[in-house]
Amino acid sequence: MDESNRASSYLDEPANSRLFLVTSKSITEETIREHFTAFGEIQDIRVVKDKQTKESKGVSFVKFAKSSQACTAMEEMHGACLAEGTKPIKVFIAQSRSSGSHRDVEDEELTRIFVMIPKSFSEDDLKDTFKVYGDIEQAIIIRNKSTGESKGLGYVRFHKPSQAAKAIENCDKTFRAILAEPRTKTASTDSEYFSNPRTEHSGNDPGANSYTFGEYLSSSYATGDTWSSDVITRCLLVSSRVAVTQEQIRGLFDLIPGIDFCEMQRDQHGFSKGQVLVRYNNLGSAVYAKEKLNGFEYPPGNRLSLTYIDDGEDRTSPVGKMAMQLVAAQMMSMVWNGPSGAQLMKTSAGYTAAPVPQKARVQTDVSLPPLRKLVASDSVVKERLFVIFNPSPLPVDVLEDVFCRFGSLMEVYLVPGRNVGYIKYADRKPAHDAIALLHGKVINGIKMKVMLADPPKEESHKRQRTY
DNA sequence: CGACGGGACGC
DNA sequence: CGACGGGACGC
Repeated sequence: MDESNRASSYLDEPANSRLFLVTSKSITEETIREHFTAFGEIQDIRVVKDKQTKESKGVSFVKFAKSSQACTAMEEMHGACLAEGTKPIKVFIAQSRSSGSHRDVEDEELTRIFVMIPKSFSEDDLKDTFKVYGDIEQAIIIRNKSTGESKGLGYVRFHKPSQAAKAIENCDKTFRAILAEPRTKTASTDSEYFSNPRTEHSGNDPGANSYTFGEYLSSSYATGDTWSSDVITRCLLVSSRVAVTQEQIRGLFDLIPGIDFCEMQRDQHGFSKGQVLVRYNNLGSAVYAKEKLNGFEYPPGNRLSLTYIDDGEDRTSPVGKMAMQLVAAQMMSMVWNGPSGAQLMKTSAGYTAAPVPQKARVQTDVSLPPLRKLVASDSVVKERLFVIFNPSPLPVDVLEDVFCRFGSLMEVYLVPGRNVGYIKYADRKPAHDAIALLHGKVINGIKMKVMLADPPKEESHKRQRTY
């Protein structure tokens, strides 16, 4: 960001800290400063002038350090007379420079705050908490319409914008107070951006998240799309658009037994070409790897592309019914050979077919317990895990799939932009079982460190974190 | 090494 | 009535 951008963008922060003044053209910056300086820290005053004549257009902007200062100044100075014989001034909160709109900002938009509160809070608790910032016109708690249970969210309407601004600036951070969007226009569309719909779990149906081997086999066998256009070899070329190491690819493809070698392709200068050559000692493993890992996201968001490659010594026998049956037999045996064999399909092997075939999303050589239901999100957190991912975090749905299996999983939270996350349980045992089984293990090619989380850092003594 | 977010109202 | 720089063509 260059100097001019930095200089102009600060004018919009914090929100609603800049005033828009309409005055007589004779009113100067000095006069404005005299009358507004008592309300707070003035950071900038701009009197809009005609480019040629340099005469004031009767419009000025006053930037304060805080929104509450700007609001108080607006409330006190709107309609005031700054000099003898001049018209009363009008004072509004300025639209942000990026908004494009020049509509007046109404008090309606500045007097109501939106807060997160304990579910135990009543309307009176809400009023008692926020009345120190000013007269409260109304306090409302959002409740489930059928049960009447609080959703832990509420609105507080003050009489004056400065009161709402003070509440936002000074209340306990755990309330996460913000200005409420006006009620008239339909519920905010950007809530979608923040919402994190919980993945549905089917609890007692352990096969629901995977597709069964039998189903996979019959469907691909029937459509023939597995081998219709490819020459099958034991050798696969793995292409990745993001940097991966040979070791990472090795770890992934090692989940299928029978790997001969795994070799990063490099140019004459030794630079990676983003491709890794993998060879298995049998056709079945290569076919299986191609089926299961082609298009697989590793790291998440990056789809690996796999193609059979002729390594010069591995010509496939004529493709025909016999060859397909041979390959099929090898694949079947891999799956049903139990824990000693590949466990790519372990969650589905032996279970009845899911109604709709679905890509298995969890691939690991760890023996996982069956899926369990997640517990209600308003349960009390008894234990929290801290998980470190290498090289990159697993998707939340995959983590829920894995970490729910020990019982009483409440929530998975990934720290944005970091390779770490938190797992919340309503009981201690599932958390400790998860550590015992998963610490140091690899899921979908991602290595995890799983440990107990340190308690959240204490920010306030007024209120417990709601988790 | 690797640490803390979410959130919307019966017009 | 009373909106702030300069300067421009996309999925």
